[in-house]
Amino acid sequence: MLEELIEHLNNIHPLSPGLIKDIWEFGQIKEYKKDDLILKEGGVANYTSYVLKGAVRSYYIKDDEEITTKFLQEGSYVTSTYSYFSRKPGNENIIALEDVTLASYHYDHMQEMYKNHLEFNIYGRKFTELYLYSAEIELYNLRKTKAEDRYRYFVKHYPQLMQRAPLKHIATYLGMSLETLSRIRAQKK
Amino acid sequence: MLEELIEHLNNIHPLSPGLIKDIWEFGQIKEYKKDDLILKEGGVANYTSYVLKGAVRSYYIKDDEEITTKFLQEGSYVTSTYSYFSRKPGNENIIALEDVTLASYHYDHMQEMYKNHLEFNIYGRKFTELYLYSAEIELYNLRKTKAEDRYRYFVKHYPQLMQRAPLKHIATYLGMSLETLSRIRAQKK
DNA sequence: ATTTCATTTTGACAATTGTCAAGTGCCGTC
DNA sequence: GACGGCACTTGACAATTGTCAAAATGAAAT
Repeated sequence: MLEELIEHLNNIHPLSPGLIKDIWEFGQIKEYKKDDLILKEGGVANYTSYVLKGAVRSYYIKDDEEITTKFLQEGSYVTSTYSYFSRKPGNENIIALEDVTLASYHYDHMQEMYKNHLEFNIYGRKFTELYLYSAEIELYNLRKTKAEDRYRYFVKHYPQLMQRAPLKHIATYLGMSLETLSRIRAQKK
Repeated sequence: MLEELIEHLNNIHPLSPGLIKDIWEFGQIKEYKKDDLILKEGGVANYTSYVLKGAVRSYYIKDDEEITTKFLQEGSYVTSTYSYFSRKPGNENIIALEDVTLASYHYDHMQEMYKNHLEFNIYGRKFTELYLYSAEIELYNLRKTKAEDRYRYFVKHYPQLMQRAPLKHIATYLGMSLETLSRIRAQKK
């Protein structure tokens, strides 16, 4: 199953045989059922995972409410940025939006690869650049005040997620209440 | 003046002599007066710069209004993420908040360093990880709805910026109107 | 088919924030 | 020292969004 990940990496930069070997060796295929918790708040995120199949959602609790911060689908990398990089417990939860298959790499193995194959840092850098860029777009969107604008952007760019995720999670992701989202949808006819 | 940058990098990971040489060779010291435009929208961001002295602000125009997206001070790296990484013209402006001194590196030189000194990717990766993490915190903050909460966070974490930046820019950065910000400040007595 | 439970919609109202307009205070220039 | 310009504040009102409660819809289980 790791062939897909290897091809994905190879598209960024040709992989050396030694690196391919480690990617095979260190990769763990993990399967989760819908609604399984992949990471629980208070724990340290020890893995970065490539999503082979399915989709996940990450969220934190604020005033007894789940605030969704990310949706990640096939071909994305998942972890809790803060906890994974800082090696400390975080307040982020990651949960399976549907049945999910991940290719997971332990933090220690990642560091080993960064150290033993310097070129592996190229992938790390490029992917992080990409995610940084996405985060900035989201920031841009959250600052444009109107709830409707944010909804429009979401529908246009993540139409699949409208099917895969319940509205209540999309609402908190977009920084609005479930009712507001519902009303925006109603008036769009 | 580049000694400071070199030390900054050296703290992340020991620099090799060859890399130090390139950092000296490729670095351009640039000075801007307060309110000078460092990057203008519609242009391609060709440089990543380390802020040696002063502070900058980055913003875009929406409905004839400047929406501030970032404040960067001494010890930070500045560029327009989208334009720099994609090599395309962007809609971001970067302006000197006060007199500024930058150590700037051209995109092509950066790529050369990434290629010729594979370990340079470690710095690229780690800094990008750090900025990604910061972006996620900001996203978290923008999603917590109350304007007052966002203001509180800002005051607590960037007290210097309250002095360095005019309120109108802090307001758009925090996703609220100037008047709302002014009122929140008034009632905090 | 019926019950049960979660999801989504709708309504009435309140809280938050934005908009427009006017006013105050401060600083630099002539 | 008077003037203009900018930053910030304040007031009145309007628009947007949130909250609470109830109804409608839908999907899974018996």
